[in-house]
Amino acid sequence: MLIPREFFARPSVEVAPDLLGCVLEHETPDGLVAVELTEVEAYAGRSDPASHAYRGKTRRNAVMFGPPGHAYVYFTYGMHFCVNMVCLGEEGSASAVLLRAGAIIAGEDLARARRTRGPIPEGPIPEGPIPEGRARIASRDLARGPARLCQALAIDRSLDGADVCVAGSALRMRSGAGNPARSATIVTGPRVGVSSAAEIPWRFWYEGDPTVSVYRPHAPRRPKPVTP
DNA sequence: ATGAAGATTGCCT
DNA sequence: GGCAATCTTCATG
Repeated sequence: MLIPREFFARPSVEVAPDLLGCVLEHETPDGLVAVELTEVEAYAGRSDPASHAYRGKTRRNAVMFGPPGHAYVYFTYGMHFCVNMVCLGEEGSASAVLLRAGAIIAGEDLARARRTRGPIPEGPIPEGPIPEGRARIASRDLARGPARLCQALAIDRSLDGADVCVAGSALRMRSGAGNPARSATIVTGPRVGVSSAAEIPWRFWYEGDPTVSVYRPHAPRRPKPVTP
């Protein structure tokens, strides 16, 4: 069933672990793709140096300052989209939960087509680590990472602000089927790739789940070489 | 106006 | 493990 808006009307640190196991669906003319969430990160907003909302409201992050239960989609690194669920802590706190990874539970073929450049190679899905690109992408890697998740679900800037709490919305969040194998083992750790407040354990994931992304500490890019 | 950094990913050695 | 791709956003002059 659809997640009620009150679910999101709490601090993001409380919402984040509860989102694990929930299912994000996106229905387009091409079909439906659904992802069961296995990894998320909480961002506290105005009080969180790692949050896009830390320095106040801008055009990009405006949705985070709005009502809970909406999607905050942003574009980064010149090529990737990431999606958050807007929550509500203190008034105007602009808190949100970044959806980092999940398992495809519907529309896997469509998700793979979106994640593959060119025609999809034939043959069985390989086991273990495999290269991306021309190779057939393993199921576990289809939404393993925030930008991959968006690519598999075809989430882009046009969905920034989308309400995920109304039936009939192309993008919606529903409660999971209740996978007993996963329900017991939620673990936490530091958030991935953040340059400040890196020690705060606001990343939540299912321990041992193969669809959880690999942890990487923040790595600043080397400066562009000067041209004399 | 300009430039640096970015809640990342995939390919290369 | 290193690094290029690619462009928007934000801070500064």
